[in-house]
Amino acid sequence: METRELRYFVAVAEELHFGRAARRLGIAQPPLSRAIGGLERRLGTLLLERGSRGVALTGAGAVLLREARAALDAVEAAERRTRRAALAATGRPAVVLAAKAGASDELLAKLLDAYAAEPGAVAVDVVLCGPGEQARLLHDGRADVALLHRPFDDTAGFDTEDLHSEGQVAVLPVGHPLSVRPHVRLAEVTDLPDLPLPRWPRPDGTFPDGPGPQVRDHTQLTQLIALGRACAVVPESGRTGLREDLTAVPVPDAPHVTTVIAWPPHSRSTAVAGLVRAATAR
Amino acid sequence: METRELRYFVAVAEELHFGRAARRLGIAQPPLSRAIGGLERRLGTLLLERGSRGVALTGAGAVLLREARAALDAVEAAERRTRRAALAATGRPAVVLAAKAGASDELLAKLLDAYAAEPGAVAVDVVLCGPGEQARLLHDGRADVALLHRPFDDTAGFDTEDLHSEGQVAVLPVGHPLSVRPHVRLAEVTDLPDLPLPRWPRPDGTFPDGPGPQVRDHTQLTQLIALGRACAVVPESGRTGLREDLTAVPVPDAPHVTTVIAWPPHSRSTAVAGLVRAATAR
DNA sequence: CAGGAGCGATACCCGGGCGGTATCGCCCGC
DNA sequence: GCGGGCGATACCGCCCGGGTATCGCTCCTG
Repeated sequence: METRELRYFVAVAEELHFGRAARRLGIAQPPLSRAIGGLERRLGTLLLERGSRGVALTGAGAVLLREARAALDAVEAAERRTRRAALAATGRPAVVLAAKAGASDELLAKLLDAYAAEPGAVAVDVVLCGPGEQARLLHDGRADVALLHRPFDDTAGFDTEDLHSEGQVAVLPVGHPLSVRPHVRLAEVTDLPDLPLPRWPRPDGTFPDGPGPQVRDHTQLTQLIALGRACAVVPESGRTGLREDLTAVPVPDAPHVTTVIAWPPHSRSTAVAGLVRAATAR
Repeated sequence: METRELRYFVAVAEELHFGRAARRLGIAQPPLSRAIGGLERRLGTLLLERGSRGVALTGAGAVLLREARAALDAVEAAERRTRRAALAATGRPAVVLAAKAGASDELLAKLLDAYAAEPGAVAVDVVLCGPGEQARLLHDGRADVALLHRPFDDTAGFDTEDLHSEGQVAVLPVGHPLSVRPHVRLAEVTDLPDLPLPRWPRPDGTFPDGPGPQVRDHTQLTQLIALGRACAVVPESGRTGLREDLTAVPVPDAPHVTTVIAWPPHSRSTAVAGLVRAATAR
């Protein structure tokens, strides 16, 4: 199977429409139909159920969609990492670290300081990204290391090392009835009719249904809370640097959050190894 | 990058010789040279240092070799898993479980029994393989689940669940001076001049240097020990079913061995999930 | 030191396959 | 019943991947 075929299949499987997929790929529809047909013939199975109105995935098609995405990520990662290796040889070598924007700032700063103090440390390019984006960056080679947060982020498929564990707090607008309490139970904040929990985007960019407002980053979140339109439950470390018009109340029964450093298996470049060492040394 | 290019590059990087690589790929040498050249041009970097006698990998080339192998495994896995999904839809569905030959027999039997008793259990095809082979089978899609043994096997890149932990024993021929001791220290058996530790093959099939005899499987190992040509340190469970002319002596200071069940991340088919459940339920 | 062998690069040609346009066949909705 | 939407098919042209022949370079060798 060639990556071209995989790219074509993923496009059709995502669009569920040959015409749109072809447009997205920048080719005409007939070659696309033929490519998918050839793939199906060689695999000896139907991948797409052609109805008169659009198409649907078969069981085998669903499996191939999942596997093809992983394979294409791996190919992309190969290209990116090779390019970076070439760059590092003839210029300034660097590692790319992905971290969730607005989380673990303090830990991150300490980590960068500790690593920079190591002999032979290279430059660290920090990429701040939306929640849940780190895994993708690591998979497709745009990042070499990432800070993830269990149980929110999926650490499957990576090597990880635990760095820090902490409880969670509810962030509320100053003046809210609950904001004066010494602590609250999780159930009390998850279904406040006046302050619903916000909805974060899924990996594909769409939002789950629900009453809460849609948020994409930390600024939007704090702003919405300040406006009295939402509340949130976040790790303790999120209270540092909180706006004046917000308060944080501990939620003892919320699950603990563990910050971990993660890297792709078998890619212990000396730089990544150094970062991991610096992170765990403390 | 197309998988064809990756396959070509891996062939040359492994052979370090364009002619041989071309023969192995079943093509002529000139198209291979051109393909690699094109790859280098598009990546904007040299991947291979052409000396007058053969070639050598550059830094970027070494990175691409590692990444390309992973990517090709992923593509192969995509194809195999799709084929199996298609087969499962129209015939007898099955999961493939990889296990080291001659290890964890008892645990494996119990696991299979426990799973078979579950409602909706499908057939389990057990693939017994050489040590260290399981990870490869899992990576390239020939297996869906595997039993691995930490710290011997590399579990990086998989989801795992611990099943069992045990100490190790030294296996010696009956009559050996150490065989009557209640226990021995690891250092005592690792450098016996008369009974060297055997050498296991590396993933690429070659053997490390050393005094011990080369072994490829469990039968060869026991036979060599019985012949008085080697000794071995193996998990306790290896003493069950030992030949009469061999004895096992506990080695308390040897690292504990943990048997884990592993599966590729994000591939929790119901069958794999059932197996994991059956394995961890006890 | 000249000759030859080994190895990768280059030159050139051929054919298959990929992509394009035109059109068909089918099903659904009005 | 008819038109429109959608995927499949037919057919064509061109590019690119693969083949053969040959070159250029570097060692080794007698």
